[in-house]
Amino acid sequence: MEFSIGELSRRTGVKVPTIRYYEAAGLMPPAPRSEGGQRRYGRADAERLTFIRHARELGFEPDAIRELLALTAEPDRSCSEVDAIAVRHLRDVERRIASLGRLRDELGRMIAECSHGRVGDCRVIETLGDHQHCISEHGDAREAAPALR
Amino acid sequence: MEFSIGELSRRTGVKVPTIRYYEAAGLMPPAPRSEGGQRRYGRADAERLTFIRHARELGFEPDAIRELLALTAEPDRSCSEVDAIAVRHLRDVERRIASLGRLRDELGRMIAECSHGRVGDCRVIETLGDHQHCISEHGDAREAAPALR
DNA sequence: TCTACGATCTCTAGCGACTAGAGGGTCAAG
DNA sequence: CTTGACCCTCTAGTCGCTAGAGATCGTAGA
Repeated sequence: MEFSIGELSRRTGVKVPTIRYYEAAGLMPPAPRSEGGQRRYGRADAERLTFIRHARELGFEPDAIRELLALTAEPDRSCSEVDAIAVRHLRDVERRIASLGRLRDELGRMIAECSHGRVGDCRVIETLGDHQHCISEHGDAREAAPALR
Repeated sequence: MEFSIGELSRRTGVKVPTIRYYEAAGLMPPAPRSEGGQRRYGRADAERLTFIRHARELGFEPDAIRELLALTAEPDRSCSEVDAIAVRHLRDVERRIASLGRLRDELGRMIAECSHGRVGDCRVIETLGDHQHCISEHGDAREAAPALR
């Protein structure tokens, strides 16, 4: 019924150090320990960790996951807050898609204009160095750029 | 003709500490110094920094920017390498858009299925906790997720 | 019961691309 | 020559992990 952190890792696909990190970050509760001080887990932990992993895969941030987990603990509450978190995240993803779309268009245009000659005449290089050049519509590119990864 | 780091910052829109960071990171050359040890810049530096900023806004990574800058220094070379870097980056952006698109669909479905009742019955919560659940088509979601920010 | 070996423990440090602050020195206008 | 805005270096922090060192634990075979 009880199992080790390695077994939990195998069951959920989350790496061992990451599980410990989640505990330190407050996403997972502090695990009870064996006599020798090793963490012991049960079925509920595996479920919680799976929940966390899926939420991460869907791009939810730890803060949002913490909220979702807190809400999960109160099954009788209205799920409108859950909904709100998910919708907020959806909007965020949509914004990112739009921003990347503008990027793609700009890159495409840049590449299309290249005459495949010398570097000195390259439109790609020219566009990048252009002082006038700006892709953002609302000045969000400067914020968005580091986040594009 | 020569100006300070603050002036360079004003001209390019790149923050002062970031300029120093770029120098340390090898994107900007070590700036010549005044008698008192302060960095002095010229027009070429402003252009290079503008180039870097635009490339960053377009999501090019420092490594790619370094390559592009190295190529810019040899105007007589064929710009096919420049092209290759840009195309590679475009593909990357397209992959990211596709991945985010799947995410958006999944989130949308999740939210649509929610009956707006109790947390205990919430499909959003259920979906996240589901062991079977998996959004990736080629197992790339696990890699992509942390990079989505 | 002993031993061997893999698994686990904590702690520290590193990644990338900056950002923020401390504590001090420099520049240029008045 | 003073003032105050600017600049310097250095260290440390951010986030979400990941990687190692060195020590301890758990368990299966002899």
